[in-house]
Amino acid sequence: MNTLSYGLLSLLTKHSRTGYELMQHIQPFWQAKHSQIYPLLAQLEQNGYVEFVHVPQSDKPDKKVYSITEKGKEATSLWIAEPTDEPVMRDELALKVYCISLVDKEPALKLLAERKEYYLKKRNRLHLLFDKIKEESGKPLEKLEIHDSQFGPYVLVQKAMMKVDADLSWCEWMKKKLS
Amino acid sequence: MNTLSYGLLSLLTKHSRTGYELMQHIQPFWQAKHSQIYPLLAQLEQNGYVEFVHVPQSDKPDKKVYSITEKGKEATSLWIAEPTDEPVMRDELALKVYCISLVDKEPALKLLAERKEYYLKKRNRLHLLFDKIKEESGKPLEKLEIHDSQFGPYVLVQKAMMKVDADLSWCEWMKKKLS
DNA sequence: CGTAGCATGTAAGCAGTTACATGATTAC
DNA sequence: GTAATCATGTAACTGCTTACATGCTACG
Repeated sequence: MNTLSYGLLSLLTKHSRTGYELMQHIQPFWQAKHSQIYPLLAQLEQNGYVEFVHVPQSDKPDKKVYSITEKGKEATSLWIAEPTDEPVMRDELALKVYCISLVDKEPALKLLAERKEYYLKKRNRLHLLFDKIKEESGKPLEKLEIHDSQFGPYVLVQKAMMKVDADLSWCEWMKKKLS
Repeated sequence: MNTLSYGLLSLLTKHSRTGYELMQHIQPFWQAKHSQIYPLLAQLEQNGYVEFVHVPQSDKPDKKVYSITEKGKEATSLWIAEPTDEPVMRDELALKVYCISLVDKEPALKLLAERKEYYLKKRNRLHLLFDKIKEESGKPLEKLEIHDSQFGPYVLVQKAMMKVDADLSWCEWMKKKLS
């Protein structure tokens, strides 16, 4: 059981999903390709943490809808209390910025503008997630409390939002520094 | 040539360092173990991007001091202008937070307190980096400009600092939410 | 007397990416 | 027509972590 496996179980505690949906929903918080997720799901199923039903579709390809089992829920609760790995951050831009004095202002500004656009897109996606959570919970976000099912998703998106805002502020700060 | 290899070259544009020092200095921005760095350095040396001198020491183990070559500097400049990989973020805490409604307030607060301590330590280390940069440049940080050697390190530490401050703010926000 | 820091390296294994493989539908 | 979305899977490869290996000095 690696971290991503627990991450998949974590998503499945809210409701059943296909491997494809899991891949999409874990993206903002843990980048994983389908080629990593499908084998892990098969493994989770073999160990009794999840189960699936085969759903044939006519217009789209057939799908497997996975649900978490009791055993899976127990394992997930235990995992939360276990020591947490430190976050891992790998940002090529950071490595480039270290030796930015090698280039002139124009290429440096280009680098920044590209990254700013990436953060703005990410920010938009997070806003959509806020909207979805509001819909699903039927409450204003501020009213959500720990045992509400949507509390976790809400505070997680808030975490991502605060971080992306910090990143955008840095981009603005840098732009001023460079001009 | 992978991203970490360019990262090592990036550090070597400032001054010569040993593999051990490279490992320590790249830590805050790209987590890499010595077992990954040493083979990459050997490879960079074989391809003429870096060279080293063997420095015998009596009290400590002998060391290899690596310097970047002209070829290495050229490659590094070209790399900056190439498309930049999107940042990768893997935070187990984020996955746990998603299903935090499974547990009670106490374990949730414990999780948060542990992470807050981690961020505070990181923040202290970044402050030390600011001090080092100030010393090395001999200027107030705000006076640094793009072609100053210490401009890159300065704005990079600023980036990390703004991010860690956002993370700490989230921890505080969460603590209020949970009490 | 044990632990941390300095300093380098290799080997085995796990995690993650890229590429291969298929195939229908919808939107531009 | 060509790209994107839905949907699953495997194979080969690269990247990264953990463990093995050595050995001296300084600190508590």
